Amino acid sequence: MATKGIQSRNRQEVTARILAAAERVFAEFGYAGASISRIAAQAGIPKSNVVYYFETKELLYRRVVGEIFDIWRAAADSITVDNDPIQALGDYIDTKLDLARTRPYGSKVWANEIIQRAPIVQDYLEDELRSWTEDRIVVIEAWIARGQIRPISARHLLYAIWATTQHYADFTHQITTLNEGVELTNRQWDETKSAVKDLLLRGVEKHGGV
Amino acid sequence: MATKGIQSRNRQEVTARILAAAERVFAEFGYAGASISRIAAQAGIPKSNVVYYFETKELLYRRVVGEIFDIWRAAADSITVDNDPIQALGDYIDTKLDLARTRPYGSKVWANEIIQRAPIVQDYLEDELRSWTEDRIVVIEAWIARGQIRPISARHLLYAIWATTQHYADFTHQITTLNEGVELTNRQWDETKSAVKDLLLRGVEKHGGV
DNA sequence: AAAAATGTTGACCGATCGTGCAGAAATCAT
DNA sequence: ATGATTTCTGCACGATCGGTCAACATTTTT
Repeated sequence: MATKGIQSRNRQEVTARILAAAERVFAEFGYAGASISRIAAQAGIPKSNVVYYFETKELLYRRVVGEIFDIWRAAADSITVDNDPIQALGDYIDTKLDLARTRPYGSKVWANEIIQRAPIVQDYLEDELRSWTEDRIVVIEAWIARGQIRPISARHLLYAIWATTQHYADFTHQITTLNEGVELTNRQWDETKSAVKDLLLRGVEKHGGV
Repeated sequence: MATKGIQSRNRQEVTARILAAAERVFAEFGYAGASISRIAAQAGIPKSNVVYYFETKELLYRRVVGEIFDIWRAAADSITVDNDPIQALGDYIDTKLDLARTRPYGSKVWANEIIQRAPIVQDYLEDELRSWTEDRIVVIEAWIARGQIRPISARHLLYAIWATTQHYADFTHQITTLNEGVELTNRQWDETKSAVKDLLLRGVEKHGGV
């Protein structure tokens, strides 16, 4: 038989396509609603082949969640004591909004998992997310102690940034519907970045005038 | 046979219990993962009885979504041109955070539905949510035209309020985990309200000083 | 009290689910 | 070229799903 067109030849390529298909299907149908056969169809391969590479649905799901978690963690690299607070937080918001646009499915998978009380990835929360969050809170509070920003609640500032940026990924469909049914343009995404930074960081700046 | 203990006698009581059980189960397992038998078990009645009152899973689901939508809509009653902007928006945030605490399951059902591109309630979005949103934007822009608040983006302000307040409902599990595994106390909920209003409304106030 | 209407329930159906498994096909090692 | 290893796939399984239905219980109407 001739080479099968779409079908790729090596392990890495196939697993990558399965992971991409799984991220999308898990996002659009939830964990329970995402059947292996639907993921396989999305990837263009038989169901059994998905199982061959990932063994179980749960293991495949954990790989998808782990990927998006790592990406988000890297997005906060700018939040360190030595960077300028407004610049660093602004970069963080920009990066997360870029991710909301380019990787919306991963954000949705994460949201689904947390909404359902993290039945699969609770260990992620308790190990990695907890210490990661505490580290960032320490940085923000150091900024406050130095008098670089207003004494806001570091924790709630982080939550507000997460909530707002991820909203543009998780609720894309609602936002599109309220945008007369068409996806946001490049210009509108730029306006979104400006508006979010304006709204969230004006409460943080020390000398924010009118 | 003697009366069956938990089992109630009239239509209204049974349907109310089914709706409450369904809201919870739909939130915790998603639409696909929420089986009728699990909803029935949560309500303490046989599966067939759920079907008797609501006919299909989809019709039951629409009733649940419709309920939470009506509640949210009522929460924005304070947003009118004649009210003080900061007071009105602050009340809206307070009310939505109260709802995040008292009706978290409804918020989660809504989030799940939008994440999955509103396969069931798209008509809600296009009919009711769209006009409702435009009305509120008109009010906020009237405040700006009158010079009562800074010229921020009304639309993105609404989105930020939605995102942040609903985050405390949808991501309760994550917030609890980051709170050493214990639910927020009354005091912490009060702090949340203050922090959210401080962060979001300082960017709105016209004469927000340091 | 008889009849009608309403409420309740367990048994059952076809479809789909996740997964195990045997064997075919392809690739690699010698 | 031949055997070993890896990759790929169709089939079968027990379980669970949403929904139907007929029988039974209760309440309401006459």
